[in-house]
Amino acid sequence: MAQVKSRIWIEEEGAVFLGFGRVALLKKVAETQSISAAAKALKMSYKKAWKLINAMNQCAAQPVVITNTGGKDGGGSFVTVFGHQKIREFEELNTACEAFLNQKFIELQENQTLS
Amino acid sequence: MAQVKSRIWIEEEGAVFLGFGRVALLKKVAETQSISAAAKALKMSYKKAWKLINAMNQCAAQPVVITNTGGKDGGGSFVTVFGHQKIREFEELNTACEAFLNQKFIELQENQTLS
DNA sequence: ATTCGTTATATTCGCTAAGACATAACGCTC
DNA sequence: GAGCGTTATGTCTTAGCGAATATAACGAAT
Repeated sequence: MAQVKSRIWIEEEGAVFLGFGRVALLKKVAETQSISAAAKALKMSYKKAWKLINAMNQCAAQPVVITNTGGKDGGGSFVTVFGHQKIREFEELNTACEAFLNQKFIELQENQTLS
Repeated sequence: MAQVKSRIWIEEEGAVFLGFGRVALLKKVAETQSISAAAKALKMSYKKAWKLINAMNQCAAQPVVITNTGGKDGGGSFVTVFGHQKIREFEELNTACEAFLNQKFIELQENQTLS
């Protein structure tokens, strides 16, 4: 059975801002309040997670994650309101895209069998 | 300025059948009537081109490219009617997807400034 | 001041995927 | 049958990316 797949991402000034992995990471950070915990949960290295978050913070108008280093539990991180907004935006766009594609794909195949 | 980007591809039984590079390759093969010429034009190795075409032929119900080895000019290849159909199908799906995404993205940003 | 867990960052290592290279087969032409 | 250009396929090397490792900084708590 044939099916369409897709990947979408959002660019800011030509640089990747949000993509699949990044959104998943953001959500885990929001959940765990920690970059290292999120990285562990997603089975990626802390460094990779940090790089991704840093890249996002760099190219967005406002930071999506704010970090606190040192302190009570060694620090921690949280997703900003702006970040949460972007997550929602991305997911809405993505689900809409997938629905659209599946619909369009079915239409195409129907037209084909008619011809 | 922010913008959405996307990549779509079509799978057959879980294996990638058509994607961006593959469609570009198919079009070049149709144009040049040769795998090696198409590969050269797209600056990829003959082997890579051959592998891609082989993969497409394997997972599709019908072959998308038919090859002739040996003969007058050493052989050659051409894209089948089925192949041309799939190219059109993919491109239609892709342009529709891009248009949809851009539209949806603009809507999202408008809603955001209102809130 | 020492300990602790986290953020922050450089460096080294290993593996895989891509490319380069090599070779064979094929069949028409001459 | 020799030559040619293309398809077909194996091997070997290389380059780039991610993982692992190492280390520093930070600041609250005790």
